[in-house]
Amino acid sequence: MNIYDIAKKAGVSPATVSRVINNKPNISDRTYQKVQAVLKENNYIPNAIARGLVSNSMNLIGIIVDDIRNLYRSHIIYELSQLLNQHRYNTIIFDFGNQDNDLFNSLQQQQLDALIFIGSSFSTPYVTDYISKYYPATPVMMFNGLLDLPNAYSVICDEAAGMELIVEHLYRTGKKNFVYVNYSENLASQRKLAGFCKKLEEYGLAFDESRLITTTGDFEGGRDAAARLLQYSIPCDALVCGLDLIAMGAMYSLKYFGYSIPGDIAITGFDNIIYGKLSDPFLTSVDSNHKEMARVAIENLLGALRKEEAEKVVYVRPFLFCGGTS
Amino acid sequence: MNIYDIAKKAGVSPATVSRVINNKPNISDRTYQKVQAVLKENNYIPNAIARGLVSNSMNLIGIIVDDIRNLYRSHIIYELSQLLNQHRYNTIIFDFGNQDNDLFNSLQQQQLDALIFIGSSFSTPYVTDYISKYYPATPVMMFNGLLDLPNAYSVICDEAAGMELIVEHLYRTGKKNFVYVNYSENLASQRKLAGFCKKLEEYGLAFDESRLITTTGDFEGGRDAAARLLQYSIPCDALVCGLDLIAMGAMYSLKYFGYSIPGDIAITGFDNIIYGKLSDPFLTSVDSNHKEMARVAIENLLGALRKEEAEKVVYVRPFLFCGGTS
DNA sequence: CTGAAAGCGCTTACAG
DNA sequence: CTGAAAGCGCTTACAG
Repeated sequence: MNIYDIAKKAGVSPATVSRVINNKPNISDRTYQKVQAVLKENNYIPNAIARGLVSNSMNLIGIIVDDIRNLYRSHIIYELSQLLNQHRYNTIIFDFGNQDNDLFNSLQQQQLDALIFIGSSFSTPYVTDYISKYYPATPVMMFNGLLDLPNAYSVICDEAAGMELIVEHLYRTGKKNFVYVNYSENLASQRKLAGFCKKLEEYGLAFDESRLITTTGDFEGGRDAAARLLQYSIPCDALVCGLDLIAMGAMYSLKYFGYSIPGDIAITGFDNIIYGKLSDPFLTSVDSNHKEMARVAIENLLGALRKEEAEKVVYVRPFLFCGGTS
Repeated sequence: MNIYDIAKKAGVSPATVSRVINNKPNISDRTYQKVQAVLKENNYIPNAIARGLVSNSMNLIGIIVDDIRNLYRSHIIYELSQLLNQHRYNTIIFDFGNQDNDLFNSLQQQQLDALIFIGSSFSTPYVTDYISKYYPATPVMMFNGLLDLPNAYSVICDEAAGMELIVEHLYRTGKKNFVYVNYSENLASQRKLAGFCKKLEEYGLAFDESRLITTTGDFEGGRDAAARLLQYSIPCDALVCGLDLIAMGAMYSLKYFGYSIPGDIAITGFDNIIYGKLSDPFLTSVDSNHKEMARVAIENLLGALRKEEAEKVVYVRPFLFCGGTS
């Protein structure tokens, strides 16, 4: 059932049917009613591909992500999708978690109006080359990443500022012996550590390698960090963790060994996601303000799609979520 | 830059360019090389919409879900997407979490080869009507749901069997006083409760309303359940929870009040997701075997797409994950 | 207010 | 082995 069939049944031309479907002006009421009736009667839905061919757009935006199962990332995707939906865009998710699927081959199967990359893992020369070669005119939004290309835009969480908020807060509550738990060497964690160090220096507090614990970015990593903290008897009254999950693991172990939180040791996380709510009191954390980040990202991306000038790189300030673990 | 431009530059017809792009046989090596060179030189990518119009498919499958931020659901989506990718399908996610976006309007913007609904919340007369009206010939897979339509297929976790495994396991460890924590009235939770009751009866164990606690399906709900358990002094040595998150909350509170787990009270969850790993020992739970469910779902959906006979409703047996809380 | 015709960018029989 | 032509299902100037 296509537009010609409808036209025939209604006794009009396909052009007229098209006008009715798209609510174009200058249709006689009589014709309009007649066509509408035939449309309903046949449960007609216009072929989206044919429409897309004319407008050269499927109203589709690709979101490229490393692993959608990560809670923080699924929250970001949710926000981005909802905002795009409000502007009549659909989103197609390319999950690059599994290395053996060819992301770029997959991309080429669709005609995408714009691309959104989530996470700094896509800020690579390979991606830069690929985009400049095959998508030189497609607006690209790097969410928490950078890409040095005329068609690329960024919205980035200012993690350093977030860590400064944490240190400031802990310092004001009288904490002096800071230990930092790191989990990766990616850009985000580097920014976090940098903010942490900067603020410590500002307060004239000591920090060296002996106060830096590096582990995995999960609950186990937190337990591991706590174990090493105790094993090496590192003096510590404030344990600053790079991720909520790490903080939860560390807290779990420290409580087990009889430490009072935050009395003996204050603990903080980063991201302020649900993991930090699986305790009483809640975990003190930095909220990256991902809703605001998503809002800015979509606003700028839509601007770029309308060929307007948009800010190339925006840093969004996170805020402190003050739980009871500090 | 379209296929005509390439054809002109290569001095051949568009048909020949098309043959090269699609690796069709019967091309002279000379022509092939010449066209390939022009293709590379211009970083040509065929227009996916135009291709789609010919084949009447964008190789796109729509996944409709209530809220992608839910950890269990994001895991399911991950599995489904990866499997579909292997078969050259892309997936577009329609998140119906926000009621004020019009799901079905959104659907019609794309030409979808198949639809996958995740969760029993889509097993409604409204969806049935809509599908039978507008997508009578599109294969529809209900993941953990049912839809009585000739083009609809189901893969469902046999939650009742899962709960039976739990009860059997607890009974064998000597537990006698079972309390059940429910969280919803949806089909899945009904099946869970039914399995629980059935097995209890089989063992001749008592169960009545006084041993059923209904609360919310989150960590707070678990804490609430524990509080009520203590407040009403319900005799209990086995607390069976409908979800992992509930179990974690209950465990948190019971530990706080000095109960030994599983010595005094055994605790079990359902879904076997990461929440249950945020403790030591891990939470005993039922693994719905979502990987296997996804495998079967995609296998049957692909079968339906190839117009083969496929099983209409498949129940997948979950298995017990035996942690240390039981 | 309405219709005939061209065009969107491909692919695919068909003919040679 | 290659090309001319038709067709996929719409929309959109253009003409009337």
